[in-house]
Amino acid sequence: MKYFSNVPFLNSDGKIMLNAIDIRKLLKTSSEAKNLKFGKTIHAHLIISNQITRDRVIERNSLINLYSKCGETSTARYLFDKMPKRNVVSWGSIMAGYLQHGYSSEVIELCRNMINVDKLCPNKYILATVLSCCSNCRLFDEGRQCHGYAFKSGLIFHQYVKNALVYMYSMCSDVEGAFWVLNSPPKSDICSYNSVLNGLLDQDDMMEALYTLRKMVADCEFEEWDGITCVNVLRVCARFKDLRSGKQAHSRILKRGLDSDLFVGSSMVDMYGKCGEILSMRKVFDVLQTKNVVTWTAILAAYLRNECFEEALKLFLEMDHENVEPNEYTFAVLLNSCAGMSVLGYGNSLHARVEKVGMKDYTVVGNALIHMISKCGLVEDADMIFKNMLNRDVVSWNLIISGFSYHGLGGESRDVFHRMLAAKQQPNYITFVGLLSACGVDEGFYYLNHMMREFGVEPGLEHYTCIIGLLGRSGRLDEAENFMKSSPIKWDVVAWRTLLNACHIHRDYKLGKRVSDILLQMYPNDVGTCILMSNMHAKSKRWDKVVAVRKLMRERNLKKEPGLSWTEIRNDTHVFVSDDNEHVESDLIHEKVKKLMSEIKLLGYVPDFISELHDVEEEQKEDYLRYHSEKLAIAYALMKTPPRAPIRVFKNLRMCEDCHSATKFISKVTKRTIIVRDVNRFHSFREGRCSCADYW
DNA sequence: CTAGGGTTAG
Repeated sequence: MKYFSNVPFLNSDGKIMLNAIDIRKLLKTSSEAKNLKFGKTIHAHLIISNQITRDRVIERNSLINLYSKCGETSTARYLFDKMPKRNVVSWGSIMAGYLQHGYSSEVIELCRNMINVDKLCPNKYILATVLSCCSNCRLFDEGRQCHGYAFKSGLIFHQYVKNALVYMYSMCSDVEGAFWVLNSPPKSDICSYNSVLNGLLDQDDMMEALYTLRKMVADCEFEEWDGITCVNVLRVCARFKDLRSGKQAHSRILKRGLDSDLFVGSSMVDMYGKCGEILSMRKVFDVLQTKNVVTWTAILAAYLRNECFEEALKLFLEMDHENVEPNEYTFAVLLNSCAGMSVLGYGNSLHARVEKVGMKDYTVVGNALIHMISKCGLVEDADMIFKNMLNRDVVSWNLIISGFSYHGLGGESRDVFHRMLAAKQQPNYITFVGLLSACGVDEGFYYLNHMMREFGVEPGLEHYTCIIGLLGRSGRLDEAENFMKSSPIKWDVVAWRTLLNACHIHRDYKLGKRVSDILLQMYPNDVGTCILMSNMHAKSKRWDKVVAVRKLMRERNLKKEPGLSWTEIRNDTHVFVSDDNEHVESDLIHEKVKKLMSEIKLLGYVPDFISELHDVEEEQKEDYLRYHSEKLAIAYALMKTPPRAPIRVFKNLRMCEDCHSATKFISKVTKRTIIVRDVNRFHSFREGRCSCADYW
C-alpha cells in the first residue's frame, strides 16, 4: 500500500484516480515527450474506466494530437473520422500530424473540407500549418490565398502567421513578396529573418540572402540570435567560402554557448569543410559534445569534397565503432569516396551493406553506385543499377551519359540522352558536357546550337572545349584553331591541351608548335605540355628539338611525373612503377610480360619505340618498353585472376602508344576484357580493339 | 487539446 503513496494519481489501493484535468495534462505531456507508450496507457485507462471519448471533444483531440505527434497518423485519422462533431482543434491536430510526417498535400485537402463540410474558419494555428505545406510543396497560388485570408481576418498580426507567410514567399521564389511581408507590421523578429534567409538559401538566391543578412544584423540584437540564425549565417559563409566571417560566426557561437546545438555543430563542420579548412574542421569536430549521423556525414562529405577519400573511409570506421547508424547520405558519401579512388572492392562491400539495410532505392544512393561502378570501369554494370532505379533525377541521367562517354561509347550515351528527353527529364549544363564529348562534329554543333538553346542552357567553356575535341578528333585542326582564335571565349589550359593533343595524334607539327608556345606562355612550368611536345618532335624524328625540350625542362627543373599503374586484386591494390623490380613477385611478372610480348608478336605486334629511346642501343629498347608500368600491372592481373575475368588497370599518366597497341593484342590473345583508365578516359580493350577507336 | 524557421549527397 505504501508503495503507491508517492504517485499522485493513485489512491492507497493502487487504483487510478484521475480527473479530467489530469488526463488532459498527462496526454499533453506524453505527446510533447513523444512517449507513445505512456500516452497509450492513458488511452487504455479512458477505455477501461468506461469514459468514451467520442463525444468528449477535448479528450478526443488530445488523443489525436498524441498519435499525430508520435507518427501513428493512421490511428489519429481513425479517431478523427469517428468523431460525430469536430472542432477547429481536431482539424488542427490532425493537420499538424500530416504536416510533420511529410503528407503536406493531404493537409490542403483537409483544410478545404474543414471550410466546406464543417463550415469552420481557419484560426492562426490552421493558417500557419497550411502555409507550411504551401512552402513545402511550393504551392504559390494556395499560399497567396492564405495571405489574402490572413490579411482580411487580421490573423496576419500573429507573429507565427507572418513568419510562415514570409517563408512561403521565399520558398516560392517570390523575393519581393517576402520582403513586402517582412516590412509590414507586426515588427519582424529574429524568426522572421530566419524564415526568409532559410528560404533564400534553399532557393540558391545568394545576393538576396546577403542583403537580408545585412538587414538582419542591423535590425536584431546579437543577443536575439538563436541556433537557426547561426546555421543560416554559417550557410552563407560556406557558400561564399568566406573563412574570415565564418571564424567570426564561430567565436560568436562559442560566446553564446550555441555550439552544443546539433544543427549548429554540423553547420560549423560544413562551413570549415566548404572553405577547404580540413584541419580546423577536424579540430571543431573532435571537440563537439553532441554529434549525430548528420554531423558525421557532414565531415565525411567535407573530406570527399576536398578529395581526402581515404580519410573519409577511415573516419567511417570510427563512426561505425561509435555505433552511429549511417543513413542514405552517409552511404552516398562513402560510395562517392570509393569512386574518387576507383576502389571496387570496398565499394562492392558498401553496395552489399546498402542492399542489406534496404537503402538501395534512395536516389542519392543509386547515383553514388552508378558513379562508383562506372569510375571503376564497369559501365555496363553501372547501367544495370541505372535501369533498376525506382526514381531517377537529373544527376542519375548525367552520370550514366558521361559514364558511357568516358568509355568511348558515344552511341549509348546519345541513346540515353534521347531516352532522358522522352522521360521528360530536363537536361542541364552538365548533361551537355557529357553528351558533347560523345558526338561527331555535326551532331556536336547541332546539340550546341539547337538543343542547348531549346532547353535554355547557356553554353560554357566546357562545352566549347568539347567542340575543340570533336574537331580535333576528326582532323579538322585548322577549323579548331580558327574557332579558338575567333571566339571571344577565355580559353584555359584544358582547351589548348585538347588542341595540342589533337596535333600530336594527327602529327601536325607546325600547329603543335604554335599551340605549345601559347601554352608555355600561359603556363611556363607545365610539364604535360613539355612531354607532349617532346613526344611530337620524336614522332617526326626531330631529335634536336627533343633535346631542346629536354634542356628547357632541365633548366626549369621540371620533372616528369613517374609513371604509375595499379590494379585491384581482391581487396588489395598493387602498384607498379615503370622499371619496377620492387614487387615481391617481380621476376615472375617480368617473365610473364616477356611471354606475352612474344605471343603477340606472332599476331603482328610491332614494338613502337618512342622519343626517349633514340639514343639507346637497339636490343635495350624493347626492354624499356617492356617495363612500362601498365604492362607490368596487366601481366600481374592476368596472373592473379581466373580465366575470362575482366581486368582493370589504372594509370596516372596518359597511356603510351606502344602500350595501347600491345594491350589490344593482349586482349585478343588472352580472350580477356582489359579496362585501362588513364588520366583522361577509359580504354576498353576487347578482342583486339579498343573502345577509344585509337583516339585519346 | 492545435503553431513558424535548421545540418549531410552529385
